[in-house]
Amino acid sequence: MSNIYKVAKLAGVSPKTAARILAGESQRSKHRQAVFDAAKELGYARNQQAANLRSGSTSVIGIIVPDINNPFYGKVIQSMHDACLKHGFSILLASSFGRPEEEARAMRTLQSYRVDGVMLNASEHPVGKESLKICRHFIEQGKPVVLSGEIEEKLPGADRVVIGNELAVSKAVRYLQSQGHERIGFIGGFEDSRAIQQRHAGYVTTLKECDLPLLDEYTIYTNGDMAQVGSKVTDTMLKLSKKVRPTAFIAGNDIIAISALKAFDKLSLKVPADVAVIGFDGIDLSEMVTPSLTTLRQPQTQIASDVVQLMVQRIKGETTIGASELHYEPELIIRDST
Amino acid sequence: MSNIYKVAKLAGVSPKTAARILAGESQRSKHRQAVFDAAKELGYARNQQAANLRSGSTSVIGIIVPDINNPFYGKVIQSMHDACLKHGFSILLASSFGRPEEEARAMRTLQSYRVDGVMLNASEHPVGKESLKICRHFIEQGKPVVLSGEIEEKLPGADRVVIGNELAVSKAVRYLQSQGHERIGFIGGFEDSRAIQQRHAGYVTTLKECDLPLLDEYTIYTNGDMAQVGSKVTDTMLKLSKKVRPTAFIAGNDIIAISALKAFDKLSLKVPADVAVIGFDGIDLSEMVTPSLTTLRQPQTQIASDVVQLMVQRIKGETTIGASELHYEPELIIRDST
DNA sequence: TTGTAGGCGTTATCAC
DNA sequence: GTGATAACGCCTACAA
Repeated sequence: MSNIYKVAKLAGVSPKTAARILAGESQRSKHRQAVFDAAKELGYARNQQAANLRSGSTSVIGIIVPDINNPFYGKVIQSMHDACLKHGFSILLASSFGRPEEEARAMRTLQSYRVDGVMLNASEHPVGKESLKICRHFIEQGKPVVLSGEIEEKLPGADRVVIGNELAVSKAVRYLQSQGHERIGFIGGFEDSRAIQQRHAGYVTTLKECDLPLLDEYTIYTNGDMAQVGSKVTDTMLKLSKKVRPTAFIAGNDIIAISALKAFDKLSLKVPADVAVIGFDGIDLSEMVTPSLTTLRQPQTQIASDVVQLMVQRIKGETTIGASELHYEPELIIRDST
Repeated sequence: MSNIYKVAKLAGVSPKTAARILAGESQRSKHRQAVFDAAKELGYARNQQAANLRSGSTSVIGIIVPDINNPFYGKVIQSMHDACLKHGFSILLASSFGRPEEEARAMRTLQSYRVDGVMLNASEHPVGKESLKICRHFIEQGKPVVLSGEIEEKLPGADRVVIGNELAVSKAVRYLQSQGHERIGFIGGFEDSRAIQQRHAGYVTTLKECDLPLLDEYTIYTNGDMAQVGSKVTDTMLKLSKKVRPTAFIAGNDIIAISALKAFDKLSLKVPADVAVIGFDGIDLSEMVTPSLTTLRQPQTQIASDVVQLMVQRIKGETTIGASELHYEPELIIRDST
């Protein structure tokens, strides 16, 4: 592999001169063309790791998500990727698989690559003890940490992204009530996700506030996969008599909502005539399913753009504002499933 | 940030001894515990960039995909990520946005990080000239390059993933014919993607072989987004009389197929009674839409696992077999949309 | 504008 | 098993 010395030698200048020209510092050096020619000739590409090692920063932001395969996180990753690109940063991606020990492994990887900042999406479980420790290391070194999701211990110095999960679901419940629904169910789905639990809390609270019936049977939880959503929903609907069964459901996320649509179709229940469904997240496909899904859309692109901007400002020392909370309220997008 | 010297000093050994113990080389050194304690005490994390710089390898595999947001590539990324993890590798992700110039930028990024190998997903367009050049650099250095998708010039030394696009669509056409369909359409959708063009070629060839009618109007192309699929499909169906319009469509991918389902629903056409639909890719959601989608499933997990295994073997020098082609035939999954 | 010296943190080499 | 020394490729500091 060629390095700056070979380029400099071929161009007949000192390494430093070559480096400066290639870094775009000396705009009108007389050796400019010679250096570029030499670099091209040798197929030179800067060794970013060596540069990082020397300069002490990487221009890389680490991102941890619970599940790369969920289209919602796909959007998160894409949005972060695009936002980083605009600021000349790259992303290093790692998955926590929604498990604390894998999260810790992922954090260690980011740490060993000395990323300049970390965006930790931890909406499925509270941030693990070891991850938390590594986060503190980052913060001590002045490296920004942005946390999206639940946390049990305090993490001073970390920025937070806060999604108004409870309020959003509250909006959904009230909307359903305004449409004449009284018996409203909640489909939690997946893995005791904290985000989904918050959404459930919003559901419970609002039902009480609105004097709507709150039965245990109205909440469906599964700890399995998408297929299980279908069977649990089916069980619930068959178990309850027509007069008691919910006429509307709020789902913990869009994937769960789409699975529920399928279950209702199999039961020959028409959506929204027999039963209404509201999802959460606003993934692209929520618009394309049939019927299109009413959902609580999270402003993913906006969030990513804000988060990256904040991180980059901190990294460059352009801001020293203390840890901030970025609040976002999901928007109720009304479509054909209600 | 602490380094190996500080750890060594605290443990009372030489840097090399500490390094060896932390790298897991000296299993029964008497200083083992002391070194681990010191590392923990100081919150030591190896600087991977320095290690890479010295050792000349990174244990990172670079992945380029056209569109992170498409659930199909989400699955690709996840599968590659998981497979890499098993072999102790990390991934560096970059998006080509389906454009040659962005692909080149992405390749330069991977190159500057000295990744040990590259998996280039280029199914949307042929690999760009500059990317190709960088690929050659990788190959010259003995770094494996795996190409999935189209390529115009030869790239000696690169492994290839070849999906039997034509054959797969051929299977789909013949299956539709066996179900009594004669007028079969093709919905290309997106961006002149090469993969979709191959699938279209399979469609054209097989229609001819089966003596089925092949009209220009039966092929729908858009160069826009998902929404455009819907409007073009609607146009086509309204333009053609009932006796001429297709009774079945093959879509270029599942996302397009799902968009088409939506369009048919809006037209009050029942799927599959009035019109059948077959997708391509087999994304998870294809099973959850209503009606569930008959599709040609690509064995993503298998492909990723094979690709990573091959790359890791090459990187470790465990194989010197010449460039190979990994062939995969999509499987026709019959569901409710046909 | 240009060049020289040195060090970032690690591992390879070669001695013991 | 252990330790001193050099080197990976680059950039910062400083000097010219």
